[in-house]
Amino acid sequence: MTLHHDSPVPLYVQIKDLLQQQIESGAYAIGARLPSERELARRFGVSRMTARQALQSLAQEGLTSSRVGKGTFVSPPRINQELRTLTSFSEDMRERGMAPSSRVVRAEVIPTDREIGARLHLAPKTEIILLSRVRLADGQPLALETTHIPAHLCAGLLEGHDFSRESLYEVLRVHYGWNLVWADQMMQACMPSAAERSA
Amino acid sequence: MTLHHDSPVPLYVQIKDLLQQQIESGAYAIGARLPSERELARRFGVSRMTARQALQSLAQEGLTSSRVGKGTFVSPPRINQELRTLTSFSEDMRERGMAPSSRVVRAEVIPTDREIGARLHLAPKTEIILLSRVRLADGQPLALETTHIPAHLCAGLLEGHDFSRESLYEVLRVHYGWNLVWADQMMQACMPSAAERSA
DNA sequence: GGCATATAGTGGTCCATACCAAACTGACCA
DNA sequence: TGGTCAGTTTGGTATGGACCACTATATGCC
Repeated sequence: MTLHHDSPVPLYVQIKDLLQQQIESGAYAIGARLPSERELARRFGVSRMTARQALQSLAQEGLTSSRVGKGTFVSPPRINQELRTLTSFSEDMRERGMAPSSRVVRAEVIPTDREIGARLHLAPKTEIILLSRVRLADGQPLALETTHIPAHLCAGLLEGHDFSRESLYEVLRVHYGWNLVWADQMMQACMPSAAERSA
Repeated sequence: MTLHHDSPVPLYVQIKDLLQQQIESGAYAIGARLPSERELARRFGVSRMTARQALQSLAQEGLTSSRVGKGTFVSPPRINQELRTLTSFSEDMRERGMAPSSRVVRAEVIPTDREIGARLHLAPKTEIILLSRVRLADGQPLALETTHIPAHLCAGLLEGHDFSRESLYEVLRVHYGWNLVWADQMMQACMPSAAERSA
């Protein structure tokens, strides 16, 4: 819980890494409130600006968000707007009575980059499944959907499934026991809390 | 050149907006050095931390980059890695002797969002052309390529062209007089310097 | 009970100051 | 000429203090 003042790693980075690690481990659940800037400063024996810098770098990576008068809270791991706008595309399509289909553009297991890893609250280099599909309505390509899923949560997902025909969420539900309502909630379901993991 | 201390807009935002405006107008060319933190602080009569915060927010949007001992410099307007990785896809494809083709997913004129606008050094809400295509090799979809071009630089681009058959860069070269070598340089060519604009 | 008021806590902004390492400048000397 | 060494400038880090607007809670009054 103490910092290394003689380390070449800046103090605010040490604090940020520590908080990020606690978020990733589930010590701070989604929506939970982190210690306030002043509390962190007191706890680590640094100035408020240093503690603030740590929280700011977390917020910059999308891990947290802050509100004046309330505090800093762990953000739900949301994938970029891309996915969200595309699920609304699917909504529109269904409402218009069009026949939805898909075309797999990319499907592979890769290590997370910093961006995606931070958004999903995963340690760097964690393997994820990348599934990228073109969405078509009545054969007309409408959008590209890119989905990132931590590999350890759905091992072997890419083998034995044709995602140009099968629904990703249907496969996850049937073969992996996930019950999902909305696509953009899937990323949260992919990141179990500490309680779920120990269960 | 003076700031409004009584404005609800924070001082560092005022300075940041002013610098951004000067970058977009070409007053600071690409690669040019911005005033140092201490110089800005002196010039605007603020503390160095405030001036620093302005420069940091610029860097955060990708407009500038800083190096210790040297200064802060205007970054070349680069589009996200997406485009770069995809052009390398095309490279790979050609080397393997595959037949490249395209399928237009999206093609429209939209106002820039904050992200893209900042990367291209454009004022907010500037209209850009969004062209999104699926790249195919021997009929196999390989990647999605999304291109953003300031609309005023290629007016009417989307009318009368079938980009599932025509090469975007070929059209830009023939119809708009641009001579491009590499795709990932196009974005720089789309952003003329002040000298080119007055010419 | 219901409502206004005081109080404390929070993030956001801003200040003045200080030290550090990297990078450049220029004077100096071999 | 060519290299060394001190001094300057630069962004990066860190301190400690201050005020603001917003939020929630507790207090007191009607």
